[in-house]
Amino acid sequence: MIEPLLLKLAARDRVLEEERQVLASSAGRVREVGGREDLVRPGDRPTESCLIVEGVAARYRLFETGRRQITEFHLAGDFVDLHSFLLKVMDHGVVTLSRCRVVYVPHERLRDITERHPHLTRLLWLSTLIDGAIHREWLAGAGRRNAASQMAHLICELFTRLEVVHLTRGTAFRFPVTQAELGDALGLSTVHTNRTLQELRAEGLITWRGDEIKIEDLDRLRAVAEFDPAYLHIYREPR
Amino acid sequence: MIEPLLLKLAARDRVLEEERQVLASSAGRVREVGGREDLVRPGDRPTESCLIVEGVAARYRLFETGRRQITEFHLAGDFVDLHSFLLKVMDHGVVTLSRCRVVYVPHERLRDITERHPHLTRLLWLSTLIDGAIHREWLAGAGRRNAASQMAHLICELFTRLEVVHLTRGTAFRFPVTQAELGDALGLSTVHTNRTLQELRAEGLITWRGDEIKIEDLDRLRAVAEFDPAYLHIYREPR
DNA sequence: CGAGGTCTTGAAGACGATCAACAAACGTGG
DNA sequence: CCACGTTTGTTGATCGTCTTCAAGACCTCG
Repeated sequence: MIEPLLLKLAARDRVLEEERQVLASSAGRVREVGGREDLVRPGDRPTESCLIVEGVAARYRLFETGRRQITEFHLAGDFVDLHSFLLKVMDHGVVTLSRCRVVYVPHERLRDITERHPHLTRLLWLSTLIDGAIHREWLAGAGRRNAASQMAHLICELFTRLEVVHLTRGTAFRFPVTQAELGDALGLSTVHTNRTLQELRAEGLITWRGDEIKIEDLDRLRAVAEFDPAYLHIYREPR
Repeated sequence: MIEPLLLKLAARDRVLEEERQVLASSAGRVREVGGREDLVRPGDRPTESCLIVEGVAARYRLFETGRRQITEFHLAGDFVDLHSFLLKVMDHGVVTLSRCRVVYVPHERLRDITERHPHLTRLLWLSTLIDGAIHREWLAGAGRRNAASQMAHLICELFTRLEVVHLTRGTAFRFPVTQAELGDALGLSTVHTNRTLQELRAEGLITWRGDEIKIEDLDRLRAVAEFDPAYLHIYREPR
């Protein structure tokens, strides 16, 4: 059940068999969630953290005017609200974008891990640091990239992250979001999101039909995006 | 030396005397750094983490074109590159904006803390989670707020964070950055940064002379910013 | 087959960028 | 303590990117 998480962690450091057991035995109830359902809402005080096994979700912040900014996309293996274990009160929400299978890990079990498994604790901490690095990268994009470059960057990021959990086929992958949701992530209007997508398609960089994104020219897409995967910290090293 | 850090942590949870000792004894060399000097550069592999005791610094990401995006301002008490302890290779830089006094904590000492002081580990982890929350809030602003609202939000945030470390006088505080740097943080051009500042001044919301920001109407500034301090998680609670 | 959601297109307008020039403040050396 | 050079702040004009509004095409699913 927690294999995708193990793949993610193992891409950054060795994970001992004992640690795998600890994680596996920490997993509590499993739930199948439909698309567009809240996993956690702003203001919630969860007593368990939610791990995505399958599907796509988004972390978002809502404004009074109804505008929404998605601050991160979450994929299989992402411990989406590990944060709530220490932050206690959610300052943002997490919503599923597609049907998802999620596992809940009670906060008590996470606490046990911090008390008894320092190395595993560091790995979980690391995974939240990588979320932070992703936020920084998006922030840099929002402030200093144009729409096409930002979109290209997002596609490169998704591809790289999905590779880690073995969810790519060649340079193609499934990514079930609407253009409106994509716009909420890039800080663009739906109309401009659509036009930007067309631009990338016209350039022969990608195709995007239904749920399926195919990168047609990875090198040029990376160049347009100024994509450097360093911020994802995908290298095995003692942590 | 590490009092500002203790103030920050103590605003979120009780910090035991023993834990204070551990932190204090982890502090290594102290350094006085001038303004506009790099504390860490992208690509660095630090063996110690840097804590700001006094002054202002900025976390930034550089683009090939020379553009820069500041992703967070760092104040007294901020453990600016605690991240490097687990990320290992820096994916961004940290530069001082004013003269700073900084303390270095060797990674070995941080590792010891994770091995022997679970609660203190959780507090340090928490402080990096709050950095992440700040990133999300900025990202939401960059995507969905206009320039004036973003600027107002930043001022509210700085005020709130500086209160925690006792660096405000009434609604005024020192914040030594140029408008160009401010623009790099908000994702605006220098010219537009200037005009936006004038707008806030003309509205009677703030005055900003030299290094000194004074909030003239906190309620209205908060309203313009849609500022809700929840994301800073300033409440004492067992973590 | 119809209805709601999603995608696409056009036109007008706003917000912020860029370019250029000048004023004010600051710091440094004489 | 003043003179001068450099950095920072300010203003005006023009241009481009992205938003907003509106409407129509397409698609999917009951």
